[in-house]
Amino acid sequence: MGRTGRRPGGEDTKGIILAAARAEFGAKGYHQATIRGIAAGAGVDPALIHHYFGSKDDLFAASIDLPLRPAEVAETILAGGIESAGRNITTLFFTVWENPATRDPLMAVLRGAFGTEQGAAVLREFFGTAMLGRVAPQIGGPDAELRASLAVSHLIGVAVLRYVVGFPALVKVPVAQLVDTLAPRIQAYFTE
Amino acid sequence: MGRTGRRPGGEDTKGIILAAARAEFGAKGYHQATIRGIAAGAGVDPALIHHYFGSKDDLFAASIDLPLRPAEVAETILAGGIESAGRNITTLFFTVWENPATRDPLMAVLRGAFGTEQGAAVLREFFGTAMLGRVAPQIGGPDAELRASLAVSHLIGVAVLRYVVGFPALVKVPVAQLVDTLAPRIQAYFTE
DNA sequence: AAGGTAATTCAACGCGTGTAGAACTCAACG
DNA sequence: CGTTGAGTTCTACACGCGTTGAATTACCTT
Repeated sequence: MGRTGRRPGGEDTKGIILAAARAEFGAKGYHQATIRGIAAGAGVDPALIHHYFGSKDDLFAASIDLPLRPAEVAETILAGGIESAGRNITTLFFTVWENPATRDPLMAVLRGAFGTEQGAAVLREFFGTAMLGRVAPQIGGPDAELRASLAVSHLIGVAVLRYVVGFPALVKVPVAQLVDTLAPRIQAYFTE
Repeated sequence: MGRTGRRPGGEDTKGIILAAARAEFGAKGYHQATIRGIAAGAGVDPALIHHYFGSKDDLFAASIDLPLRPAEVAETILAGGIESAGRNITTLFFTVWENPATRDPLMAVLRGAFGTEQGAAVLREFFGTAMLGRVAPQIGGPDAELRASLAVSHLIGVAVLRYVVGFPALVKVPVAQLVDTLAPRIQAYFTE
């Protein structure tokens, strides 16, 4: 693979690079991830990444373009009314996180939120429009916004401890039990 | 301040460096923080940091040496029995976070948990001994460990959104109201 | 007053990084 | 079969980083 010039066979090199970028950004965070590392992971020269995506910032932006539309998410959560929203959002949250394919970009977002203002903005915007824009109005009351935010914070806290920090008690618990224990607490923020 | 050699006046330069390091590590995380930046913040030459603390890793280790002893924390939480532990831990948590002096090292730990395995280990160990070792036994039941961990995850989630991500709804709410809304939910994990 | 020791800075090294442009090779199309 | 254009790599630059060893100044002891 040392030779120069175009490769034979029409592979989706751009997609391979993007996948490698998501894995690297997710595993190491924005700053610790390197273009050279991503290139190595994709089996490609670093300059090719630049050719396709431009700067590192642009590649990161492409990496955290979530395959989750806030509108769809809100719809899924609210299917069945506000009384089942707690279980719906909890189930959805961990379904997405436990799926390796969707985990990488989420990890990239979460780690990015800590390293770059851009990443933090993505997180704010996503939960802002999905949760506060669509779910909070269904809760009602003056502190609906606060309660919805606290529900989100709890989910994110579990994700941080389970997937990033590796807190043993939360790592070893099966997803089903985790959802069963957590969902009622989330629900309590919506209807109580 | 351009001259070389020892300075007149017996300032606590080592302490100044440590404070600057905590601020920088807290603001930017381990990797994005630089020795040169910390030195500039302390008004000092980069080499001096090396002279006092050794490598960057060593400086970081010194920075996240929390002024919180797990034993004391557990004692404060459990004063008044398990029935008031929810409010106690919530109040303590935000008292410490809202105090600028203690916020910096906490921020350094939290951001460090995302950037370095060392930081993640600090978080695991602290909450592991303080919460799981001392508080969980007072809860009782087979899933006591899980419930205590979920309580911790909720607090950390709020800290992440309020202090790192800057989630508007959680930033603008006064601490008192935050504690009032949150404490019952934490308590529910302990006694219910 | 003198000598030793701790505090502090200077200057520099080697390394890994993001990025740029030129060179090369394959595929598509006439 | 030749030409064009997209795909891909090579080489190189300039920069900021952590780290080091020597040089310089002030305080402390005797």
